[in-house]
Amino acid sequence: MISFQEFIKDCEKNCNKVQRKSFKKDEIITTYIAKRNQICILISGSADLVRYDSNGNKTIVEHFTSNDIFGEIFYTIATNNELFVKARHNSEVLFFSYDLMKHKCKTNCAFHKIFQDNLSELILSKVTMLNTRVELLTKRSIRDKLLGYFSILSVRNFNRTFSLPFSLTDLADYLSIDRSAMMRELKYLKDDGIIKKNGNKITLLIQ
Amino acid sequence: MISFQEFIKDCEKNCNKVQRKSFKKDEIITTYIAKRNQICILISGSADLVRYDSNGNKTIVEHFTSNDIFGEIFYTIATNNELFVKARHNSEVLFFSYDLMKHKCKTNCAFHKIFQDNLSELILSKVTMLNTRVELLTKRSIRDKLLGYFSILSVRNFNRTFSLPFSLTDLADYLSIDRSAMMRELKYLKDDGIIKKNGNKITLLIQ
DNA sequence: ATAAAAATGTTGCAACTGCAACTAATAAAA
DNA sequence: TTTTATTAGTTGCAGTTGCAACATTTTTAT
Repeated sequence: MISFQEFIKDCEKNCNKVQRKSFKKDEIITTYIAKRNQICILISGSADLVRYDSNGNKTIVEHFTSNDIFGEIFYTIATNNELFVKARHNSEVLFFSYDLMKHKCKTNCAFHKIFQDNLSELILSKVTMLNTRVELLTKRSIRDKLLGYFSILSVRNFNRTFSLPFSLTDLADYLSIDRSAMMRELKYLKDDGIIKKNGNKITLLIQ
Repeated sequence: MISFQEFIKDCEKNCNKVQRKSFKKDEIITTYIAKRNQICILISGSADLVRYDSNGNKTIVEHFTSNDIFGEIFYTIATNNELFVKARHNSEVLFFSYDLMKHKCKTNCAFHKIFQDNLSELILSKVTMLNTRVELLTKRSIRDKLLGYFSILSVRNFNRTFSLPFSLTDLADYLSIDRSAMMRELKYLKDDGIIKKNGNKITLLIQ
């Protein structure tokens, strides 16, 4: 899998069906509109999949970092909600067409072959990410959502102390909760000695 | 894709690496414990992926009907939560090992080939399902969750009137909300003339 | 057929969460 | 460097949701 990820980074050298583009902070990387069956892979930087619903509520549907995969192919747009991916930091992104990659390249290039062999694995990583997301969102209280998310970050970082990947405002949009209510709960968590907070650095003090 | 689904149903004739089993209502189809990389396909019937968290809250993580795919391979178990799939009706299920299916069959059987060719598509259907799930769960109120779910069922059924696939008690566990609060909201929706309800048959009256 | 269990339906009340409206602090732009 | 915009942090209040504790109906088991 690692070797595939390394390989991916050199993909334009391997296949002319792939495009690499750079994005500055806050630029829109792609908008989910038509069914272009686009697949994107984030090479470097970070980005968010953002949705605005009909009530104007913003949701950060997913947060992407290096090697994460996204694109229309993963999202059948049932509603009229606006859906786009926005760069959080300067980012580099690869663009493929799923349909083109699914079928053999005319030139029978090695890239196509390797991509096809690893496609399932790539999509499976997405499934895992989404399951984690569902697990967070099904938690019944703001406190449990926060602690659940902190626990994930703590495990990923091999450390009880970790940085939030985005601002507190965006954290609320990610957990699908009101920002002020979240701030209040963060205070309670501090008061109860469950977390320590210093800017966007959090430390889990229990368990 | 249809032909693949049809093909799948005859799979034991095609490959001895596949098992078909029948389950009675309420039987446990599989438990997500070890990383056996199991993939299951529901041939007939219906089933739920159920999770109990440390607070004893039950969540119906997913609801499966014919041709849906599930299994440990899709779920990296990060927490100690109990996770299992339970038959809602009498069901028939195919079991594969992802690892066995990934690699060529010793006998080079046709089933393996077709399975591999369609694996990505199969997993993509899972991603779509999960995205729909996330969209529901990020809705901010009980009313919006109910209407969002009803809208999905209405579209799937090509009809403003449809049956709920499970009991109201389970619907609450699926939407991750309190049952009595949900019942109250259902009453308000009726009072406001937004839905009509007759047992587990719902009709959307607006839009 | 009858008892037991599960699901539905209801309600008061308390707790939690969202909303609005601020101030303070920090970051970005002119 | 100063202004402007964004983010963080607070709080009162109202509305929503969860909890508990029922009664009623339906389903399942004996």
